[in-house]
Parts: sequence; C-alpha cells; structure tokens
Amino acid sequence: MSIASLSAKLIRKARPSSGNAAGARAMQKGQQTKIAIVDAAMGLATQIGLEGLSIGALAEATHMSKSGVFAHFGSREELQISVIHQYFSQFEQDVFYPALSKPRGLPRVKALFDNWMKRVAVEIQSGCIFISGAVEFDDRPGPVRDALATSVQTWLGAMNRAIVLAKGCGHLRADADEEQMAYEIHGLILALHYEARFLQKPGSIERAHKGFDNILLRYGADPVS
Amino acid sequence: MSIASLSAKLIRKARPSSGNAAGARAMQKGQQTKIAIVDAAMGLATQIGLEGLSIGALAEATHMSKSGVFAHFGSREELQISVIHQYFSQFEQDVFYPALSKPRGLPRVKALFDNWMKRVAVEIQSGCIFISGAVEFDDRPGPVRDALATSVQTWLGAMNRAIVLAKGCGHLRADADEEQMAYEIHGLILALHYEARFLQKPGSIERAHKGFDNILLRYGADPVS
DNA sequence: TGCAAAATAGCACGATCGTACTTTTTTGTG
DNA sequence: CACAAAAAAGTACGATCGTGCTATTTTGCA
Repeated sequence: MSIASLSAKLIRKARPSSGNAAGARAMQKGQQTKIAIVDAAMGLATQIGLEGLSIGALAEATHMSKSGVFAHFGSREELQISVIHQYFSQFEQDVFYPALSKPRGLPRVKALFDNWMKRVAVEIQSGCIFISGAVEFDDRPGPVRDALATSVQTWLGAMNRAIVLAKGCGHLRADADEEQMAYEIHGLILALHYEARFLQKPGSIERAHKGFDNILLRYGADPVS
Repeated sequence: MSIASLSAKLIRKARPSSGNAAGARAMQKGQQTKIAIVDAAMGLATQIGLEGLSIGALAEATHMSKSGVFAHFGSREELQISVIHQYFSQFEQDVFYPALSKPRGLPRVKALFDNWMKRVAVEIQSGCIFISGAVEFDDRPGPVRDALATSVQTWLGAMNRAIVLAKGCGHLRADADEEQMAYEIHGLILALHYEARFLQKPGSIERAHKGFDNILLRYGADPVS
C-alpha cells in the first residue's frame, strides 16, 4: 500500500442508529475549527511532546474553553492520535511526495534523504514528534503508540523500498544490504537531532551530509557518487 | 580532566554557620537511605523518564512517605540531578573504566564501543536516561538539562579522545575525521535504541555491529579490521 | 425567519502533583 | 540511660490534570 493510505484513516464514527431517514447534514464549522485545533496542538506537541500536550494549554492557545476543545476529540488519546496523523501527513508532503518526481534509483534515494535532512534541520528548533514520541511511548502500549509506530514504519518502509529499487536499478553494489543501509541512514538523522537539538553542537548538519556521502561510497555501484 | 571527576560533584552543602566547635558528626542512616532512594529513582526514571518520575510514586516504591523522600533532596529537580549523577557513575563503571585495560588505539575504541553496545542492549528493555532525557529537556533550560548535557558531553568527549588517540597511534587513516567518526558511531547507537526499543525490530543489534565494522573499514589504516 | 442540531462554554468532580509546615520516631553518642 | 539532633511521617494547600454533566450560543437549512 502507498505511504499515503495511512493518513486516510481519519474516518468518521459510525452514524448513530436513530433512523433519521431525512438525512442530517451539516458539520462544517466544526470540522474547520477541529483542523485549527489540531494544527495548534501539533505546534505545541512538537515543542513539548505528545505527553506534555494538555487540553488546558491547548484551549488557551486556541482561545477556546477546555470543554470546547475536548468535545472535538472525546479523549486526550484521540487528540494525540489526530496530531500524529496530521504530523505524518505533513511529513509525507514535505519529504516523500516531492521525491517522487525524481527518477527511481539513487536520484530518488538522494532526494528522500535531502528532503528528510531539510525537515530535520528545521526541527532542530521546533522538535520532531517521531523522535520525541518514540521515547515517550516506547514502553507505553496503547493506541497512541500504535499510531506513532505505524506512521514511522510506513515512512521507513518507503525509504527502504526506494533503496531496494535503487539496487534493482543497478545503482548500488550487488551485495548491498538494503536494510543495513537504511539503518545507517536512520542513525545519521537521529544523531543530527540529538547533537544539534540537545547538545547544540555546531557542524552537525554537515556531518550528517558527510555521513550520507560515506554511505554512498560504501554501497554505491560506482566509486564516484 | 578525567571522565570520573564529574561524579565527584556529589558534594555536601556548606556547613551551617553556627559555630558548633565540638563537632556534630552523625549522618549515617540518612545517607544510606538516600542512596537507596536514588537507586529506586533511577530504576523508575529509566523506564518512565526523568519527567515522569514523581515523588509520590517513588515514595511508594521505597515504602516511605512522600515527605520522607522529599526531605532528602529539597526539590524534585535536585532529585533528578542526583539520578543523573548516579546514572552517569554507573555508565562510567560499565562502559568507560573496563575499556581502560585495553591498549590505547583501536583496541580501546573497539572495547568502548562493545561495552557501550552491551549496555544499550540491556537498555532496550529498561530504557536509557541519556536518550530519553535528551528528548525531555532539549528545550527546557535549567540545572537538570545542564547536568544531563554535561554527563553526555563528558562521555562523548571520552569516546572522541580515544579515537584521536587511535589516529595518533596510526591505527586510523591519516585523513580520518575523528569527529565525523564519533558522530557516525553515535548514530549507530541511537538507531539501535530507536529501532529495537520503540519499533521492536529484530536484528538491530547485529546491524549496529555491522555498522561499526563498516566504519572501521572506512577509517581504519589497514583494510582488515 | 424559525427551529432543530451542532458547536461551544460553564461548572464540578476526583486525582495527582510539588512542596511548605508541624509532629513524631529513630538514631548516635555524652 | 538521657538527650539533642537527624530522619521520617503527617497534614494541608494551591495548581493542574482529564473528563463527565448541563447550559448557552451559534450554525445551517426548511
């Protein structure tokens, strides 16, 4: 399935069983403010984490009442899940889709990594839910963790498939281990986030890029990338 | 300065100014239970994070009253800092000191990485404060963040120095970028923690080891590690 | 424009949090 | 053993949390 299919899981609850045959359409303003709330929630969550996200603070940020915010989700977990879906959707549009315009193989892998890097470079200031959420929910089972893990796995899977494709195109050495290559790339991104955002170490972005070049030198079919 | 000097910061507060010349010695039981409390706190903090650590839960875990626990630290921040110092001290003893018995150069770098890997492999189940804390405090300035960052930087600095030493011994290529190598190693560890602990992906430990081998192939002086 | 329904606000609840203050128990020593 | 000091417990306070209930406002269509 496509990486996009995940975001389609924003489904409506089943209609109540009361047989209102004459149809009850409406819900326009509600959806609109819900989107605004989720947007604000995502801004808060990237900074202070999904766990730090409180309905009270979110109400203040959106100039609404706590109950007004709450009514849109029914529970804090549902709010967190909505934020994850929205974040994933944004990630898709920033990182994944633009790379599809590149030809299969190494060019697309490079584009995926470059887009990923650009996004993480911004997130050095704002924070990344895929990273902070992983730490917050790594031993807390439940629907939030599931939504987060599914999103991350979908993205990592897409990255992996691009690498497999590159090998299939003959752009990588015949004995290249695609999973291994994906693992090492993931490490570069995580180290960037850690050293730049937490340790505030300069030069981290350049090191991540250099690391990618090194990976290409090792796995690429031709010595020059 | 040595990596060990940091843990020596567990200093006593300055004595009160009342001139009790006849000396007031005692404080034995107190220190003892404080150690027990910090131990329990570390166990909790590795699982649920430094932010999730609550005095109430800690009191229950140690079969004490909230005030009894609290009195030993004076504030939650001080408790968190004590946990960080203790965690760092443990890290030193598990990872750093045992590697000093190896000869300088590549053998010591390998030992440091192996010990680090062994520890992270255990922490796949229990959690790692250096990683979870980095996420929790990456945009929350204060003494807790400072203590955490200092500990991590001390360790990464020790690792870096070992790599520099290895290059000095001629065990690495003359053009090897030590900081870059340290960065890539750090990435391997972070990816291991992420993929094994959060995503529960099998084979991550082997991939981290393989990644280290690849790094040695690239930076090592001789083609065979 | 009236009117049902949707959207939002208001209010209250129990729980948990860190911590300040007071009281009791335990400890170590003269 | 007595006694001061240290250690631990007890209690209370204000704040914030998620969320249930009811009331009010706003919306969109007949």
